[in-house]
Amino acid sequence: MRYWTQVVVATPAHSAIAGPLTYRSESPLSPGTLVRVPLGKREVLGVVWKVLPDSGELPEAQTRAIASVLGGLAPLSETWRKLVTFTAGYYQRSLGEVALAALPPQLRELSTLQLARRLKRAVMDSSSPQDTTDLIALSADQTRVLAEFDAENLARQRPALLFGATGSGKTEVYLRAAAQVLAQDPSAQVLVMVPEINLTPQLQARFQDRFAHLGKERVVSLHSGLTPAQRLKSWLAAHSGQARLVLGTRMAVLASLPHLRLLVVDEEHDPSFKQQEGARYSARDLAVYRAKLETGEAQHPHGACRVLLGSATPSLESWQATITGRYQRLTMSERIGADQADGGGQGHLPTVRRVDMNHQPKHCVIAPPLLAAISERVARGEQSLIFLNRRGYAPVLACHDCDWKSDCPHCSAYRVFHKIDRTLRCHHCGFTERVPRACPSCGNIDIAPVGRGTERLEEHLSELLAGVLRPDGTAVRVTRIDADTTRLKGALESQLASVHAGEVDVLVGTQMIAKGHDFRHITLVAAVNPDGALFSSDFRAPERLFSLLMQAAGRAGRDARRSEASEMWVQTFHPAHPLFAALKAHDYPAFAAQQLAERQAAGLSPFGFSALVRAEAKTQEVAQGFLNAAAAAAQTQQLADHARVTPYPAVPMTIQRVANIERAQMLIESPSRAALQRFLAAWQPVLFETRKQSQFKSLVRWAIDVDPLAI
DNA sequence: AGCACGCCGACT
DNA sequence: GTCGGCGTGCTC
Repeated sequence: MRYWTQVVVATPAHSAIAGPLTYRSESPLSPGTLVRVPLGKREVLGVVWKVLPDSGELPEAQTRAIASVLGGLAPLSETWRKLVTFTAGYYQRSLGEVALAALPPQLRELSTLQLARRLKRAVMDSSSPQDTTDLIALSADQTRVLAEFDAENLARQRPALLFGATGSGKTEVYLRAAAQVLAQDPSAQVLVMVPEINLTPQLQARFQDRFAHLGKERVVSLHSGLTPAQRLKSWLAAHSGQARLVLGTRMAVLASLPHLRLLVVDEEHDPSFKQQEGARYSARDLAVYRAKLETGEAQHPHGACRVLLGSATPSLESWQATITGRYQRLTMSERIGADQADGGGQGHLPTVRRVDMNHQPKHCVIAPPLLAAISERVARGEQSLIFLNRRGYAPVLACHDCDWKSDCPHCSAYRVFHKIDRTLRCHHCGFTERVPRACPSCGNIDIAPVGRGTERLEEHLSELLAGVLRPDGTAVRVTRIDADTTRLKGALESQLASVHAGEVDVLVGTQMIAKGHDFRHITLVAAVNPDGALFSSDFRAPERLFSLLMQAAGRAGRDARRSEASEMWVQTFHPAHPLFAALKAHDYPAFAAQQLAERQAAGLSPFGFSALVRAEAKTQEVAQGFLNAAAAAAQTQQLADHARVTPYPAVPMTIQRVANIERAQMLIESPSRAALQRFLAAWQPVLFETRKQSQFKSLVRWAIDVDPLAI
């Protein structure tokens, strides 16, 4: 008997191969089996999708035989294949691209023999059955929230959103929920996703520590920071069911987890859960979908697969879902003192102070009252954290005589002045040059930095605080943490360690220090210039700013003994803005209500749905022309649901040229997610056809971004 | 994406 | 006369 076997292989969305390819096999292979197949002149990894008996319809010459089967590996489950199918369909990518991207890269290179050797090496560990972890007592909030989560388990099994302030103990809730699932069912697996694993080594240690009794091979991590060999090892552990708990970044949502029973998405609002290249999926949204899929598909003896999202400032999409009742809302309002183990009392949220910059000296960077507050902290031996979301010394260098500015020759952006190595660096294409001695345009020596980045702020603060002494009479120490100071491996860790050790009084940095780091001795946090996001054309900018400021505020006063005196300072020209009012009251629900009202009125997410089509070409005309022509063709051809979607004219992207490539985008809106989906699916072939037209020859690439984060 | 084939400039 | 530039085109 001969079988026609449909196999998916890694082919990008814009290649002519969209669906599975048909190969011959002598035996019927189960769907989900990993195989190596000839493709052109090479041999590639593929996944068996479907097997048909010999129908005689396909000419022998058109099919080739499957080269080998990766034995020893269980086929990927039907649930996994359904998840991949959904992801490919929803985000408008090919099946093969999504399926193969979900597998560890090393699996593609390994021969069948090498894999067999690798599998043999993975020895089973012995797990001690006894859980001997000493558990600290839960707060009343934590106990109640876990009970609510459990009660839901018996009833409707909706996704749950854990809404709790920084320091309210969300992590402990995740740990307990995971522990319960793992204890109930000896084969159950739990997936915990975090935005960036590098920023959360503490979390990793905490999970590994708590579940140490399961055996050390049972808790694995899965993220891009791993070496290819480590990643393969973790993936195999997850796929075989040996790993009981997987801690990972967004990529982990597509891992093979045959006994998945609980998905946790920590900091679910974080933009990094949205993949920004290739298949642009939202790992948070897929987590919710996957939980539903796993519940429906598997025959779990212990019930459903649950999903638990958590955040102090949830995404407005998730928050709205708790208002309509689609998600269960679990609220924790009290803040636990960071020293809860010592029986410490409840921590306090910092007092928020708005500095009205309209009433401060002209052009001052740090308002006098803020400077005084920082000085006081230094004198008391306390630490301050100063935020500025712009690295480098100055965002632009300009000539006073002519109108020369430090443009990047390859991008439509300014090159940023980095004083430390006297370079002008483009943050978009990386083009770097030495700072010119004189204006390249008119020869004037008087070229000066305009505006301020973290580097300049650090310098400025050192000058302003020069006379201030620490309690032991030594001079103040100002330091900076941003992408530039942490470029080297381990630099971030060592810099953080020096902050923890109290070797720093004033820490200047970008948003990278707002996330997750548990600074104990910081009693003042200041945002120097957050106004930019208030009137941004990006409708999600206020949401991101609020979240960032709340997170920053959470850095202050984690130590209960000092928390009462801790403060969050915000310098703004718009002190009455509702965003800052909500921040002052630590009132996320009020902020969300105001934002949701605006979005509902404008038909924006979560009340409307959108997709962006981006095009890149040598010229702006070709990029825009391609998009407009494809949209016009959709109209002419009366595509599915074209009447229920609104395509806007193509426009240049905010940074319209990067590395000498012109970029344009087209926004597609619809009040219906399903209508938008059907339209995009029907439109994809039209985009293909349009690209073939000779006037669009110079088009470099195009891609669809469904549910884009920024517009 | 790879990896071909395929036609035009500077080297042994 | 060949080596090689990267422009189109296909992969079951």
